[in-house]
Amino acid sequence: MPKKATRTKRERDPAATRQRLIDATVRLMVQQGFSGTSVDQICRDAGMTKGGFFHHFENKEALGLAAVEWWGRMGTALYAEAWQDTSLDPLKQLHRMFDIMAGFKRRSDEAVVCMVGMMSQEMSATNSAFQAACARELNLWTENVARMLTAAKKQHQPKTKFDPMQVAWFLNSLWQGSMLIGKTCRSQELIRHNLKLARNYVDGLFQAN
Amino acid sequence: MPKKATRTKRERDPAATRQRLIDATVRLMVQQGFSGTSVDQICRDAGMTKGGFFHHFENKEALGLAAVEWWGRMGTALYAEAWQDTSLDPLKQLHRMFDIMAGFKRRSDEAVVCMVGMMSQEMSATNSAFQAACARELNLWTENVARMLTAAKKQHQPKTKFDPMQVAWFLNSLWQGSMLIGKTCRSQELIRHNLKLARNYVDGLFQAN
DNA sequence: TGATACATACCGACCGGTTTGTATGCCCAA
DNA sequence: TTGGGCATACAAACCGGTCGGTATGTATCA
Repeated sequence: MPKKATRTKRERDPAATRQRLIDATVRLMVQQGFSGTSVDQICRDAGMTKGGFFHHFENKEALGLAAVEWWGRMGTALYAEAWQDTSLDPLKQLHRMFDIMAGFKRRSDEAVVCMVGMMSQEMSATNSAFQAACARELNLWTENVARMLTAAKKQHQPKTKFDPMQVAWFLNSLWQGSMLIGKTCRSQELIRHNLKLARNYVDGLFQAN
Repeated sequence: MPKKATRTKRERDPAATRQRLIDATVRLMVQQGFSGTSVDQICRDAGMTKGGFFHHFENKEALGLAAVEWWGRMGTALYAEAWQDTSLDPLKQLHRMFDIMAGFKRRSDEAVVCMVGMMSQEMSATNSAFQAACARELNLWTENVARMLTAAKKQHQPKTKFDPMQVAWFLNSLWQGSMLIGKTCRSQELIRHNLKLARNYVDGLFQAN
């Protein structure tokens, strides 16, 4: 009997391995930041060794950038339900987005955080690659919100003049700041309140219908 | 001949030395974060050696906490003009505060940043001393703003019901997020716009007079 | 078909340099 | 002369990154 073909098959799946490294990176860096997380630690967490790691990524920075990019893609996917349903009244789209954001709370002991916001604070002043990557993600979010606001202006009477892009940046800033403070003050209630006020603010831009 | 009454001396001034260390820490950590800044670097920047440093501070963490505290005191002093002039209409106090915030822009190549916000993002998930210190500073700001909002409610007809504390947290979040995004997107214009919208928001809470 | 050659995935020891922190002693003011 | 302010020298751990090697999959061709 010839050797069984493919016994047990040693899980040789580079794409999955790469993703495991990214997952571990996100998990750790969202807690400890970039400088606070070592490559050894990431490897341990991903069940991988340093040698293997450097086969997949040129250096630690490349991994960090990949993690930021992945975070952005994941975020976009989470918002997709609200952003992409163009059949919906744009104001309702925004409402749904706020609901999604309010639902981000995970286990009660875990803060709602944004890796992009964290990397922004830690890295963007000294590392222009991170700065650019984070700026790209922040822009993406803002442009989506601005698009909905612009659409809303066409369907509803704005109560006063406003620039959708400016308001979108306003909301993005509020959101990033909410997560920052919510984490530090250990209050997810704060985030909910801020989201409620933001929702009222957006509604207040338009005539009551 | 007794020694000349000590002049030219080698500036033996421990309080000033300590402050030099704190100044250097703020300068560096506001750029590179806590983990990204080494004690050696701080000592070099402060014109001091490691031995001297550890005479003044128990460890790096203690220095970081002292720097956060100092940042808070400095901030409070900067806002004092707006916060402490109780003869002023509280709404005018808030306006003056927004003006102060808008004036924080330094040289055009330097972003407006907040050390408390940065340390919040980097440290508060893993280091409870930092978390507590940052939370304290954030609370202080919020309470001052809430105080003015409460006073404003008494002197002006609020257009709708609102909780001063909630609105104050809203404004604090917006402010922290504005600095975060302003830094990463390299736009101080964004901060100005956000402050203008915030000002309008606050004004909108009250009846036009 | 199956031997050979090569490419890819991964391992783990190791390197030079940097990190925080300590041990110790000099110097100057009171 | 004594003690606090500061410098020098050093320790021990840790860092990002390299390197030689091995295991595994795939293309090639007799």
